[in-house]
Amino acid sequence: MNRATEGAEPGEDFDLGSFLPYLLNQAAEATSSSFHTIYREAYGMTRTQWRVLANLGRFGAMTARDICALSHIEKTKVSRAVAALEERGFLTRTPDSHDRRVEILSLTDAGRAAFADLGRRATAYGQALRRRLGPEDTARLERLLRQLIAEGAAAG
Amino acid sequence: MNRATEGAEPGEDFDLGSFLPYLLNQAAEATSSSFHTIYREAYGMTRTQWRVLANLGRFGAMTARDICALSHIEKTKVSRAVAALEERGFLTRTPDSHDRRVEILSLTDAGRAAFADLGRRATAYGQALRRRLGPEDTARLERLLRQLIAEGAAAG
DNA sequence: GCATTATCGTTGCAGATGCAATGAAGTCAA
DNA sequence: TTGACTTCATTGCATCTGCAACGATAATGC
Repeated sequence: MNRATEGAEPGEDFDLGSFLPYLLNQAAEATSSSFHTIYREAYGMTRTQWRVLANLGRFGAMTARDICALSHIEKTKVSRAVAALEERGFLTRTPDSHDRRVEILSLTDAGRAAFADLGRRATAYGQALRRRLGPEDTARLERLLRQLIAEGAAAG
Repeated sequence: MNRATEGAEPGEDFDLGSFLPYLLNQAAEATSSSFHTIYREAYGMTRTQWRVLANLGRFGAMTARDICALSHIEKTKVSRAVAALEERGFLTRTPDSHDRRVEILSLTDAGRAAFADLGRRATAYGQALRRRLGPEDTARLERLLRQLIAEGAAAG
């Protein structure tokens, strides 16, 4: 199967190693995986559950729709993560008097404690990453990632 | 864990919006999702299948183990993607005369055609992303992502 | 040689995910 | 009011995934 047959095949100029979605996925996986074991072993949480908890812990009570908009997590993932977190006693639902379609999601004491614990560990983990990159590169990386996130949402 | 110290909630200093794994996941998702629909609708491929195909198309025939090392995809994902790609006629397996545990994976004509087609579209898609960031920022981003990928593999 | 250990790839199984379809509630206009 | 349409959230189902366990082969040490 030697494709060394010179004859410039179409697509041969596609440089996978510089394909941004591919690099971003690898970097996301590389930086997420070791922290993943932390919340999995300590609280049996999935990545989605941790992210939902983190949004509620960081930004306070809100609806599932708000979490979707804020985090860009798909609504069915959010729905199931919320159900799991509720069942484990990490959050409660409160009806919204103005819109009976939605419920306000708030962390319980246990949820806040879990967020406090994981937040501390996440801060330490994130600082270790930042130290490896250095402050300037960290700031650049954050800016570029936010740009991609914002434009990605806009450009679909 | 009783940190009922009035105002200051525990973990409040954890800044989710600056947590690099979170930003990387969002950026990866934002930049991958629209291209995902392309290979899904055109070839019914999953993301893993596309990535395995892309590695074989870009770097030539190799074993499943090589794909794992190159792409940091887990071996069971690779194994199943290879099985699916083989069943759909995109690749073939050839025994390795020196190591009977492994098989050399090579793209078929159909596999190369699919890679050529998707490679063209990926190139166009990647260039659109680069144009939005500009050449300098694109180069910076690539460098930083490669750094995270390499160190993530080293540091766990 | 022989036993032990490591590597490659696959599979079983439980759980997570994506997508389409659904139900429930809100909005708007005639 | 009615009806058409939109939005929020959940669920059914098929598929994908992660992890541990396994069989087969290779490498290592005695």
